Amino acid sequence: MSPLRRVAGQPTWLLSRANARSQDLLREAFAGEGVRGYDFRVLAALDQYGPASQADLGRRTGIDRSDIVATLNDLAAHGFAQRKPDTADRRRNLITITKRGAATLERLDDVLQEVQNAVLAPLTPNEQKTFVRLLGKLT
Amino acid sequence: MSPLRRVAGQPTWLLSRANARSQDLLREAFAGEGVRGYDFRVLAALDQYGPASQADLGRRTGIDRSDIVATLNDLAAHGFAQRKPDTADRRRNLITITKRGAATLERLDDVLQEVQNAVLAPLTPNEQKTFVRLLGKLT
DNA sequence: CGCATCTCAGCGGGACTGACATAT
DNA sequence: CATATGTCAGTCTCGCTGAGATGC
Repeated sequence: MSPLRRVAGQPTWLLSRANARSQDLLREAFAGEGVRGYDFRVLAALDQYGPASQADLGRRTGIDRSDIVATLNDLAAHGFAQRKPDTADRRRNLITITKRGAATLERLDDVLQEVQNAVLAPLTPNEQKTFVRLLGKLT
Repeated sequence: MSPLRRVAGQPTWLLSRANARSQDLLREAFAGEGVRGYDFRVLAALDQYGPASQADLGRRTGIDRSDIVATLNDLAAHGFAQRKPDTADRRRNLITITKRGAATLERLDDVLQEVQNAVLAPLTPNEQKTFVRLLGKLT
């Protein structure tokens, strides 16, 4: 009944193959900007919701608090984000995105768009619409 | 034009979210059989093509030769596969799947089927067909 | 000789766990 | 007091690199 199941070798279950391609393309393209997946997700959350504590960033991005630490070390080292102590709640750090971070994020958005276009290229425009709609129903 | 791009937090680019769900379900279900992704792929290749050398298994599964070593250690420890020296080419090991391995593989196939059904469940049967067809065009 | 095979050590991203000090 | 926050150390899967020993 299902034409999926396992095929010949390769990560074959369902979406994995298609996803692997886009993931590889993205990782490579992001690396060109000196950035990894976690960096992008945190930058996007900062851009979208404004300054936040590390715990909030973790909840918004689905990244574990402990991994947020390393990600922010990385972003700060690149000058993409800043840590400031929150004077209102001294447990927290207030994280803000820098101009450089925002500029990089814009380029990363373009990169993401291009990769998505490349991945969807084998489909006609109508098929792309359908595919995206069905994908939406899956999540 | 594209309704994809980035959404709120989470691994959001294109297929990643849907894929992440099925991957998580699979990993968990496979763990119930004491097996990981690499194990399944190698077992499936052995079942599909018969006994093979480690290098061939690597080519067929897309798994690096060096990772095949560890995977076979694992499979052998579980009694799912056997290593025998190839008398015709003494560089090679001939890998064969055991009865126990074949039986486990059958259960893993069922597990994979169930996970795929669960992931596709939000779609109608017709939508499922369409989705699978479009997925095929992407790879 | 060049080449293939197997093995081992190590790295890296992504995801997660447990523990701890500090502050609310 | 319990809870929340940031940090650190460590684990796991998956994917890859580099180097070595052996056999073709």
